[in-house]
Amino acid sequence: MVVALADRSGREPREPKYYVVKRHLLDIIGTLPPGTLVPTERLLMVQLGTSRTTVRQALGELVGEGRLVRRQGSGTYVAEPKVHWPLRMTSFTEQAHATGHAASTELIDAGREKATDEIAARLDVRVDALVHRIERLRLVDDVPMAVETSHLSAQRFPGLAKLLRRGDSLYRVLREEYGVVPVTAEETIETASASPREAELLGTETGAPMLVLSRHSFAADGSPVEWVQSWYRGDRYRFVTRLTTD
Amino acid sequence: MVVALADRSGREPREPKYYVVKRHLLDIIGTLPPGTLVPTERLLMVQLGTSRTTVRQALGELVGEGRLVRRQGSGTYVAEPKVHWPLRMTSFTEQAHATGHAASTELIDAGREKATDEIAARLDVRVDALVHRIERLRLVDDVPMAVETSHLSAQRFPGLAKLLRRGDSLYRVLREEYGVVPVTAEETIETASASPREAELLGTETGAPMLVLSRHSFAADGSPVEWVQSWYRGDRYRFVTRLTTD
DNA sequence: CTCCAAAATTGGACTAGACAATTTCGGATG
DNA sequence: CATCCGAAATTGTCTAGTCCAATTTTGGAG
Repeated sequence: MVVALADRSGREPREPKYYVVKRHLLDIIGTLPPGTLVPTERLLMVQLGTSRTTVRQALGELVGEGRLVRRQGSGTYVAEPKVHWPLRMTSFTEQAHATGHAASTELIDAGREKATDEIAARLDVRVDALVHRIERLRLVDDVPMAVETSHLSAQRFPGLAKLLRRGDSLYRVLREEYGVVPVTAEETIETASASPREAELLGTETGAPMLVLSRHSFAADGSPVEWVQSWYRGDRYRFVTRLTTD
Repeated sequence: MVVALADRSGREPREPKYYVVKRHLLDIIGTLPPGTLVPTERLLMVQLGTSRTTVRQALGELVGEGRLVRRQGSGTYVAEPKVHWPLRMTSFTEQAHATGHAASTELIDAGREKATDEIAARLDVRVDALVHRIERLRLVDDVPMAVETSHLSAQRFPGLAKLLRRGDSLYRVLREEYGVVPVTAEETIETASASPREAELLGTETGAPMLVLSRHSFAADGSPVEWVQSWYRGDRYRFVTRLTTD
C-alpha cells in the first residue's frame, strides 16, 4: 500500500453562498427538537441578505438529508432522526416484528411484460420473453417504507400473478407451488432520485434522494429466480448490518 | 402478513415540468455511448420551450444519478456507468488488487481533538476526552474514491498519529503496536450530500449525492476500537454484497 | 505553419418576481 | 358555542434575466 502525505494545500474550496445559508440553518437546527418550526423562507431571505432561490437550495438539501421537513402552506420543521433498518435478516415481516412493529404489504400491480435487455440477462430468458412484473408497497405501522418491483420468468412460474392476488407471500408461493427456494443472492445498494410515481407512493417529493437496494437471487442449481429492486426514502432510512471476522 | 389490493387510483401524480425535460434527456441518453455530447442548456431551453433554470434542474438530477457529466466551458456528456464496489471483503487494498487495480491511501490529516457527545458515546470515553482524528483519501488507480475519517481513543492508543505518519496501515499499527484486533463491527449505509471540502477532495460538486458507509468496530473483549465514516460519490459507486442463506 | 491573444461558447451562481396550492386563523353567521 | 368562509401566510413551481468562470474556437501576427 502506498501512503503519502497529501499536498492539497492549494486553494481551499470556495464556499457557495447557499452553503453559508445551509450552515446557518444547521446551527439553528442543532439544538432544536424534532417538530420545531424554523424561520420562513422569506424571513431567512431578508435575514441573510439573499434570494429566496438560494434559501430554497439550502433548505432543499437539508430536506434531502432528512434534517428538515417542509409542508406547503404550513412551514418548515426539524425532522425526526433517520430510522435504522437492518439488512440481511430473514424477511421483511420478521424484521418489523422483531422490533415491535406491524408490517404489511400492498399489492400495487401484478402483470406480465416483455423482457428488456437487462431483465432478460438477469433472468436468463430471451429478450421479449414474457416476465412477471410484481409491484408491491411495504408498510411498517401503516407508513409506506419501500416500493418493491420484482421480475420473474413467466415461463418458469406460470400463473404466479393469480396466486399472488390471493394474498400469499411471494417466497411461500415459490416454495410451495413451484418447489423453488432462493439460496444465494447478490445485493447492490446505490443512490437514486424519486420519480413522480415513487414519490407519490412513498409520500415524498419528485427528485428526492433514495436508497435503492437490488437483489438478484438464485436457486440451488444456480438458475436465477428473481430480480427485485426496493426503493427506500434516503431522508428517512439508514441501512444497518453487523459484521464478524471469522 | 396483511396483503391487500391497493386503491391508489385517485389522482395520478402530476408531473413537474422539469421532469418532462428529464425524461426527454433520458430518451436522448438511452442510446448514446459514454462521452457523447448532449445539447447545450441554452439549446434545450429553446427546443423544449422552458427556462434555463428548469433545464438545469433536470440536468442536475441526471448528473447526481451518474447519468451525465457537466464540464464548465465545454459541455454536458453522457457519463460512464457506475463502478461496482464490493463490501465486506477483507481490506481496501486487497479489494482493488483482486480486480486488477492499484490502491493507494493519502493521509490528509492526523491529529487529536476533544470528543463530542456522539464520538464519546461511540468510543466509550468521556465527553471532551482527547481522541485521534485521522482523515485519509482512498484512491484507486490514482482516482480519489472515498474520504475516510477515523476516530479512536487517544488514551488507549498513545502516539498513534506519529506511527501513522510513518506510512503504516492503521490496522497493522493497531495489531502490532497495541495488540488490538477488531473482530466485530456494525456498519450503516445512508445517503448524504457533499460538503465543499469533500467535494473538492473527491472532484465533485458541493451538494452532490453521496453514499456514506459508517463502521463501528469492536475488539474481542467488546470494547469499541474505531469509528470511521467513508464518503463515496453516489454518482460513481454502487455497493455490492453477496448473500447466502445457510 | 505555429503560436498566442481575443472572442465566442458553455456551464455555474445568483437575483427578482409572478402565480399556484395548501394550510392556518380569525371573523361572520347561525 | 359551532360552523363556514375568506383573507393571510407559507411553501411549490416556473420564468427571465445578469454576471461570472472555464473552456474552446477563431483569427491574426510572426
